[in-house]
Amino acid sequence: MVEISSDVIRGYNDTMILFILMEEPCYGYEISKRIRALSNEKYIIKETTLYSAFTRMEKNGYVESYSQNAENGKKRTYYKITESGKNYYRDKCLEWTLTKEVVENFIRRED
Amino acid sequence: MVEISSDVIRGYNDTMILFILMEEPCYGYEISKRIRALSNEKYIIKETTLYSAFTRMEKNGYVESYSQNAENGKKRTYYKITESGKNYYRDKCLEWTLTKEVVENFIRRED
DNA sequence: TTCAATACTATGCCTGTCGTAGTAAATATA
DNA sequence: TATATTTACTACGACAGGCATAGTATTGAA
Repeated sequence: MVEISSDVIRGYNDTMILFILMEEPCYGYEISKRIRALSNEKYIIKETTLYSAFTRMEKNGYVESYSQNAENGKKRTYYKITESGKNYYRDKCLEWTLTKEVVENFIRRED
Repeated sequence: MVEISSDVIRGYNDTMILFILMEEPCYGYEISKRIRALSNEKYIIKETTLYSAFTRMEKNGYVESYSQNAENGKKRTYYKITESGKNYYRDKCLEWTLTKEVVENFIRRED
């Protein structure tokens, strides 16, 4: 079974999270489920990776957090993307395109 | 200017090096020039990254090294890919395909 | 009532990348 | 002929993201 290595995905976890936050504010657990779904169950982000990404991105000004009680009464921390975060996300998308172009020159497909 | 971040390429430096070694044994300086050329000058691997990759890959059994004097009399360390290295390279190619599929679900192109 | 799901926080290790620095021979340039 | 550049590395240590492990606490299902 081929698995996604963390070295490859490193640096794109933030992008995945921001992609979801581009739609609407969201909280950790829900984001993790959406990433799993959007990747067709192929990628499951680790909890610690996710929450440390929040901390980092809030420090960098890419997201802002606020507490909100859910219907069930549980407390959740929601994250909202900032303008700076949106720019960062767009840059990462451009970077991805370039990276893909570069890496593909070194990949040999066996047919 | 969009640049390739080391976090993205992390874990694919080995693959790029092995791609070149799939053709024929080669040495550090030449490999670095070939990576630069094959990426259309878009990616320049750092010297320390390159040489530490050799050490790691030799330890993992993906490459073997031997000394050889060049025409100019300079001593060079050549690296040769092993069978295990070839398998590793093939696995990384499959992994790349999967990773690409996953990441692309989170990339929004602006047209 | 016990287990699974929800929703996190804390701590510290691991590993690849990279900055900085240094060595040394060969070749090009002035 | 002196100097700069290219070639061809080695050594060392810092950094940062990912992750394993562990723990807390509430809600809802079996």
